[in-house]
Amino acid sequence: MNDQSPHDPPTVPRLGEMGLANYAPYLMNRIMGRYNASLRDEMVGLGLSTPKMRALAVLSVIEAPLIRELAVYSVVEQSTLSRALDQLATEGLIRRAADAADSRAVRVHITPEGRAAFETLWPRMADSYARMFRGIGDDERRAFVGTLQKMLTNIRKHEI
Amino acid sequence: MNDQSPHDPPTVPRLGEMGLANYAPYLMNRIMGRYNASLRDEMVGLGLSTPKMRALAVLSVIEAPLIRELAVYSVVEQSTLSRALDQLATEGLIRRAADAADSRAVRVHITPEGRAAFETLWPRMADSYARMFRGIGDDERRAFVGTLQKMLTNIRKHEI
DNA sequence: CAGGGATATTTGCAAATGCATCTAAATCTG
DNA sequence: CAGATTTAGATGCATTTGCAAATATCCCTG
Repeated sequence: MNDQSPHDPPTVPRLGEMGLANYAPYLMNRIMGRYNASLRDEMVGLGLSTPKMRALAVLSVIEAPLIRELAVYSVVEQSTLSRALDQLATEGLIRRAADAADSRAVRVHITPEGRAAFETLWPRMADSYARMFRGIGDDERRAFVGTLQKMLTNIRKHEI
Repeated sequence: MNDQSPHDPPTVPRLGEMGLANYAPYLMNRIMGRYNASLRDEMVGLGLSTPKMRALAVLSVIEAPLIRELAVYSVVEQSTLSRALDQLATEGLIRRAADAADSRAVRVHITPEGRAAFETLWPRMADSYARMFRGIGDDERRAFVGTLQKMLTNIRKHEI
């Protein structure tokens, strides 16, 4: 079944040869699809959509980003994020503030209420995380994360 | 800053302590967000949405699955998939056929035209894949995929 | 420093999505 | 084996999404 003579340039392997179960993007989509769906199901009870949850999570870690930065970190379209921020602001979980240096730009601040909301949702995220890595040792996890970091560098468009 | 006395049970680590860049689900969402977006941009020219592209990819590898199985493999909601299959059928890329044993069930067959369509889009997927793993050796990639397989087993809901 | 892009964000609107529901068929239960 | 329950898939409908356009501001160039 090998139709390649010894000195041909390497051809693109076929998906069928590799098999779905060895194709990393497929596995990653499967895993994140389930991870995100199960998290989303838990969040509806708290009145949080995926964009809102992600924005809060990022804001718990990154101080007063611009909206376009927050969109990159949150992996949410900027227009979708803009509307999610409307809701979060109405609920008092974040606050928009004009940037000092650039009056077009808006920085997003998490409020104490927002931080408290994240504290209640974080354990659920941590549970999903723990479940995901069940039976996977520290060394293996560290190596895995190291590879992910390389991949993000390879694939990302923005410098952030 | 360590407020934990020596004999407390371990608490859940905080996202801020770990940092986004070490939090695997974050990295995986970032990576797949970009991977899927760039693939989607390439596919619009071919008249393929993400659900249609994924269904075709899975069908190139898995023979005549049930629609609900295809939904799991494709990581697409079943109702969304149902409509994507309508389009693919209209375009002659797939064919729905009643299951022999269960007349509620529908099996999805890829047509020769569908296979040809996948052959034209596969090189783009392969390019994205290659780019993603640029600078990552075979051993590291194999270890990475091995970890992904464990994670999928940990997190999946269905046996498939 | 005026004019022409470029950039940050919001918003209008059409398309896509997904939940809930519907129909049909299979399976279970007393 | 009749009726109740579950399962497969399609579809109505309200919500969400994301592209494109609008607005406001900034920056570069001559």
